[in-house]
Amino acid sequence: MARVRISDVAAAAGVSVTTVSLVLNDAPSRISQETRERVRAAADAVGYAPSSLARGLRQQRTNTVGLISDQIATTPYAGRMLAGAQDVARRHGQLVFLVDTEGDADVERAAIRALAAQQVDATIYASMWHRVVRVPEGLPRDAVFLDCTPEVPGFRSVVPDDRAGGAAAARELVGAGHRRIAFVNTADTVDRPIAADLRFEGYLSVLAEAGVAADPALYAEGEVSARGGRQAVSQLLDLPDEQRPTAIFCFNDRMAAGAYMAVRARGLRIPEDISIIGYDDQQLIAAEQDPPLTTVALPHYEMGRWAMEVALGIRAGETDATHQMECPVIRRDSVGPPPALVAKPSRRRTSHTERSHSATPER
Amino acid sequence: MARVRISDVAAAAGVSVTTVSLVLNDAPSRISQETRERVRAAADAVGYAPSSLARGLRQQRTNTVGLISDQIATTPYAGRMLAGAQDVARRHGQLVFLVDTEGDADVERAAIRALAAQQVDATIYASMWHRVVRVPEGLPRDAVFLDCTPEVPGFRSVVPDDRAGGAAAARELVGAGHRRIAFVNTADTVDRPIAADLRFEGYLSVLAEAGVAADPALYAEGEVSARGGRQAVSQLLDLPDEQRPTAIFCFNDRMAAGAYMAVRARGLRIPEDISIIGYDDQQLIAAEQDPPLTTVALPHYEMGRWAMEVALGIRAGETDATHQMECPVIRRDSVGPPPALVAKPSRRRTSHTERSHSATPER
DNA sequence: TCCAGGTGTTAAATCGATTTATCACGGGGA
DNA sequence: TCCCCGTGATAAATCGATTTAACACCTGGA
Repeated sequence: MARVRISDVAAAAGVSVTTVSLVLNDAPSRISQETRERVRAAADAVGYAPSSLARGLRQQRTNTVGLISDQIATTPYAGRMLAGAQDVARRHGQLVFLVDTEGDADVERAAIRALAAQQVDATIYASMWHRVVRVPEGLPRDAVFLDCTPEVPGFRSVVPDDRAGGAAAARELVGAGHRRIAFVNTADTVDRPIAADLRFEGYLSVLAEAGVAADPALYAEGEVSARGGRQAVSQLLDLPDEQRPTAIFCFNDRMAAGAYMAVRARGLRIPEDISIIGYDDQQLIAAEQDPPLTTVALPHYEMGRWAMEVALGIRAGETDATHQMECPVIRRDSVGPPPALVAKPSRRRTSHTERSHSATPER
Repeated sequence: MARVRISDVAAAAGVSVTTVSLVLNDAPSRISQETRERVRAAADAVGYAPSSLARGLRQQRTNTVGLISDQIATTPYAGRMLAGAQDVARRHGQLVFLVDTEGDADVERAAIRALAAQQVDATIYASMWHRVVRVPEGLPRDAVFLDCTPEVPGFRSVVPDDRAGGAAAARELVGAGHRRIAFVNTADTVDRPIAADLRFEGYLSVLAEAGVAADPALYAEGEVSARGGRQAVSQLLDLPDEQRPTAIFCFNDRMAAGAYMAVRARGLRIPEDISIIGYDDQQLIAAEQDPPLTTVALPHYEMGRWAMEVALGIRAGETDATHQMECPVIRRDSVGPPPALVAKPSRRRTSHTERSHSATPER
């Protein structure tokens, strides 16, 4: 069965194609009510669906968005970003072209050309982790950067507020009464994530604000993995008792999982002996630890939404600035008061088992 | 700057648009070599890129593929599927429309209509986990099902061979010398994954083939999560010594992570006292366990490739059958010989630390 | 009777390519 | 000289919509 064209509808309704077009698009015109109904009836009698191609060609507007990303598909993080962007697009009748460049510059160039050839109405350039990216040549000036900051200014972008997130995590620990709070950072030096420094800065600012001196001995680095976290935390636990941290803020959940291992290996308990907080809120890690890991969530879904809304011109206000998005603390069971404050009445802590196991962020 | 049209190239080269079109598309014609070069030079002098819209309209061929999925973006699994599909598409000059329906039937219908309006050349319908799906009305007959089996026959589809995968896992344990091998399954009853039964069948077949009687006591179920796995495995470990399993095959890696917890809680060691094998090869779980988890990989990337290749008509042979794809065992360090076989020479096993930590599937 | 003005509808141009059918020209054979 | 044929290039139709400008008809007032 061949495609149903607008002329078929016109024939069925006994009118011209102009009339059909005007009616179906609710264009301002003087078509009588009776004719309108006849056209509409004919249209769905023959099962008419206008060709987006033809319409796009004529209108120079395609209702499609291009989403270019370095590895969005291969990382567990960024699916949520995609989902957020997708969601907004769908609600506004847009279809999205997804291109995964796998970080290859040639592929990237080709993708940009292909999307231009398709005359996408908007372009989003996404990274799977927060970093500074070179602006690929040929990228439209109105492209929106998602989870990355363009090297040159003048573009709109949305990134997580990792500094505030780092502060929030530290505040969580300070608030629980901790004073000796270690920071376990990534040792990555090439292509180092901005987040590494930002989270650390946030942590430092909260320590300062709480009047706690930052102890260089309470800083450790490791490779971003459970093993790296384990090694780094092992070092920290080797410190003499009075210097040993009572809480550890890990760069991310993978390293936090390693922290669990190191802590367990010493026969210490979480959070009774040591509190741990992670970052990223990776469901498969954080929620599945024993006890479930308190962590800071990256607002991937929200960033995806934001980027698409800006790209489609729905958020009129935000023009060209970089938007920073809040990273909420997800409270689970790995943070408690430091042992000193609890040890006194020997066995009197309220049970920790009944805390929230859900991953719902607080607002 | 307005779009560069083919007529601009024609003007620049001093020829007709027909000539330009024929030259740039390498169409069989009698254009002289000299003219060809002139046209090509003019084309990239003015920076011409043909409009995919116009070309698509004329040719009734768009070089785009629609990929509809229930939640592909929100699950960590399926990113690899997307990557595989994407990869093939890119290599063949196709652009892919990604639509995430979030399982909503209305959204699905709308997506199918929108993709039809865009005149996509091919359609892939993907699920994030292996199951039987209802065929949405309006889906083109030549659509390819990815990681799911359509309720009605006549469609092409690709799924993991979970039966063979289950067998491979069991064989891994039998091969290591185990005889008391437990199976920890999902307790899911609503919308139960086909994989649950298939993996179990595979396991049973290997037991039979090895002459080992299946012991109903060695079957347990739980919710699909670390907690569920932990509870189920705890039960198994409660069995009297001579009946207790020496190896446990878990429905997936999340449950296997729970198994680790249960085993550790008893003060037992992996794999010295108990071997564990998982399924899915979720990097964030399997590779990060201590010791790293031996598991069976779902060939998501390969399935994605296959689906796209079939959709684009690159794989001519495979016409309408369901294709089952091999699930390779990923050997890490959680499987060893049963304690009885090892205990004798007290301390003589070769170190397990130097085994492959890489996730490369063997071929 | 003629024209102005309003109402309902449509013919034709357009978007930017591809593709079919045709044209112009020159050389060689009868 | 005339015709045929091969070579090189192009005019025009087409894909399926939207949109502009115009047409036909009717009513009422001068």
